[in-house]
Amino acid sequence: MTTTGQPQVRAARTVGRALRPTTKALPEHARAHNRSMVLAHLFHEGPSSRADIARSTGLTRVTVSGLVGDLITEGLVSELGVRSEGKVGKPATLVGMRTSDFLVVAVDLTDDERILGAVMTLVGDVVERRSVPLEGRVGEAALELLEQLCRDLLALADRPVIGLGIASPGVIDTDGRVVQAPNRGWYDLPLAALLTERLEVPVHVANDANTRALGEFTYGEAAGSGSMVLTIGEGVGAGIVVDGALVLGRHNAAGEIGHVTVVDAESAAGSDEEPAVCACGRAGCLETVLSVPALRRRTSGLTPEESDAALASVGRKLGIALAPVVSALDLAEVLLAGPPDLLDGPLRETALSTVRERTMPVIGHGLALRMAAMDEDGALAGAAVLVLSGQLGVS
Amino acid sequence: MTTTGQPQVRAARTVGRALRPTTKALPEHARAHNRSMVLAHLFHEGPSSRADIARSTGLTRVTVSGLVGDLITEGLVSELGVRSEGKVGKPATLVGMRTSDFLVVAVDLTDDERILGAVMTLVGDVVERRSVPLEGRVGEAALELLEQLCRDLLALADRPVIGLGIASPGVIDTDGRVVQAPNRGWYDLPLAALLTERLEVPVHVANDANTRALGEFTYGEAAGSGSMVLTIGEGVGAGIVVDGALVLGRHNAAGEIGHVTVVDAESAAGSDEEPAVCACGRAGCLETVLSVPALRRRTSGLTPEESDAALASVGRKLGIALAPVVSALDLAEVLLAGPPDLLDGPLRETALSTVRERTMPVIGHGLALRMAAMDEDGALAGAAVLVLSGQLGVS
DNA sequence: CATGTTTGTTAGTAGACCTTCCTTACTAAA
DNA sequence: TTTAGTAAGGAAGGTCTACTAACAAACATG
Repeated sequence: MTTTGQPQVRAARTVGRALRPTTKALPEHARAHNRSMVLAHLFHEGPSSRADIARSTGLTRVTVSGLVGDLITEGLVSELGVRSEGKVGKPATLVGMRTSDFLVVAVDLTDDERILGAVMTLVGDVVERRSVPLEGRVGEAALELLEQLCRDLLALADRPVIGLGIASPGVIDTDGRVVQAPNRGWYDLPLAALLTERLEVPVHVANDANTRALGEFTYGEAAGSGSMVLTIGEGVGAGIVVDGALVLGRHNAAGEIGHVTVVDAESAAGSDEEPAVCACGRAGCLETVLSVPALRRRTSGLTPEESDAALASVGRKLGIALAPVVSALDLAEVLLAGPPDLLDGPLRETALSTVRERTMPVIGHGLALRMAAMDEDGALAGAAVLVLSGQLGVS
Repeated sequence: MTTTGQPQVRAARTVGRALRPTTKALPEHARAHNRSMVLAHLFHEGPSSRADIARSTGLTRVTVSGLVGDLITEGLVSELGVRSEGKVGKPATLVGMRTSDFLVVAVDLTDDERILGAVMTLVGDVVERRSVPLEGRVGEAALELLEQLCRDLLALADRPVIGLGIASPGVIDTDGRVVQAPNRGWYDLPLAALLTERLEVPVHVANDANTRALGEFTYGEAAGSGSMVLTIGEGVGAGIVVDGALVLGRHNAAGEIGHVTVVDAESAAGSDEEPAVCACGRAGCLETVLSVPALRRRTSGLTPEESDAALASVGRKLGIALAPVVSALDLAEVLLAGPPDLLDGPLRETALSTVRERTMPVIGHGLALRMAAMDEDGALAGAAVLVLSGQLGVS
């Protein structure tokens, strides 16, 4: 590159630094990244030879051997003997992640009635399961109950526990601090740091809807290019993944779609439905029609036909709210997590057709709107993934 | 870490690999990253000492000296003498990016009537400006016109040109291939690769709305935590940045919010407005009420009061469509780019109040909805940023 | 004038990956 | 049985990267 003239230098007109990388990169970061790639390969593909891993990652066999050596030293990976399949050349020595020799403890705080907990293997199999009723406890009392459940679960583990993951409702920041969780009476509570210190185990905390999305992406079949997992329970929340990463938002409140107005006072005046008052203090929120209690209330005592019509009506409202989001993010799919008897019928079908008729063909026609693959343990599995991701870099 | 029992290894239940890192990391990548950090610091903060850069980046002075040395050898950076301000210690030698010794060529294809082009310095100052009328040309003819304009602009440059950036309407993939741009009659056209070869200059292409968003983030004041730049012209498009990165979406069609239905046939039946037919073939799209031609049509011949009411009505429709997006992504701000006489009044105010009344307070109240800081050259400036980002890693 | 501070450089060290070459172990064909 | 070919895994040596430690230069201050 050649240059001419005198150097003239000036700052850009303003200080916008939105997309500027802000953290330095060291060679050891590269090492950690590559280590995670090896571990992720073993996690997703199962036992493999070092040469397999080298081909898959693009690293050389030498480098992979070194990384695998480290992992074996740490005990996370072990050799499994020679591959039986007869091919030419020296037979491969399989190595695999010791997914059943370590455990993860996962806790789900989604439910207002009780705290769910489980001891799981690294592949998400539940080994032990416990739950305790909340009985209206909030704030400090709820925290104590949570801590005791965690202690009980840790005591149940007969193998080393690499970490503890918690799925909590509310706004959680990236450090696992609960900014606000009204239902549990928690405000500005450094939950992850607190429990990490008290339990002497690494603790990771994330929003329950985001956690469920994580579970769906790891164990389910959700597409990373653009997906939204809509969790429908006592409330309505969403976890969104675009371009391979969870969306967090400005105050880590992304996905809080339950309190968007979907029933208008004026347009509903003539029709059969009035906007219902919501727990958030406003009226006509998506949650007032789509939450499980609202759906049960709405359909109870109706004939199947009437019930289907009511569900379709809610599906239409959902579709109207989803259409702008699907368009703006060019989503590949929307997954519904919740009771299939309510969701997987007229509601889902009407929501899909509504989104399709309200968006461009290229967006809407490719869209999938289906039930989430994970059952009610989705949030628990996601909490386990939180630990895998945080402790091992696997996800 | 200790282990117990026999190794038992199994693959995860499925092959979900949404969030798995897929590319290896090498030490040289770290070097490139750090180099970009140094360059970005100089670009945004202006001339600085090596020690300043070290403090800002977290790297040591030694490392920064090495990186700056490389950049000086390449000619991108130069020493500017000692800092005049008298402080204790050895006076600092300032180094700065030679932003005026290199040029960027930027082209904006947003307009249906003509192609805009400019030769700019690295800080976005326009040195030369040219435009050519399209006169209805599409497909190959439009491409030839574009290529000729690029050649003319390159010939006008009296300093080395580091690259050429193009803002085009339509769906553009990350390699600068125009997947589809109906207005220009381009389908599956590898525009960046084609022009890079023909013009012998690095060419970068991106969607015009995304480009404008880039310009706004680099030269304007948009927040990287979550912002949307809504470009309102002959069409309506959006560029969205969440968590510091542009949202691309499944088919690189993110931001195509202009064709979301906002006028319903049934609810409008009683009112004064019928859903208008859109260029996309459907009816009631946002574009049919919010595009500049639609707004001009709607307000022409009205009294100021009537005009304000009409604009407020459009603002309300916009607000209804924005509310779910703002909620789902927890956006910090929405910027409007377009004619201020139409947008920066009742339309903007009503849109903002509508979003606020339809979203949670924590989301809506912190939201800013204001005019974009960049003028009509926004897309050009963004196209220049495309080059800075692509060639220098600066953005 | 002595002292302390800040800058930028030199020299040495540790880590990370690469390429090249070697041994081991197997299949396939003469 | 022998020979050739293929593939896995590891060892040696080289390059690149950034760090720490130590130092000289240049200035402000008491």
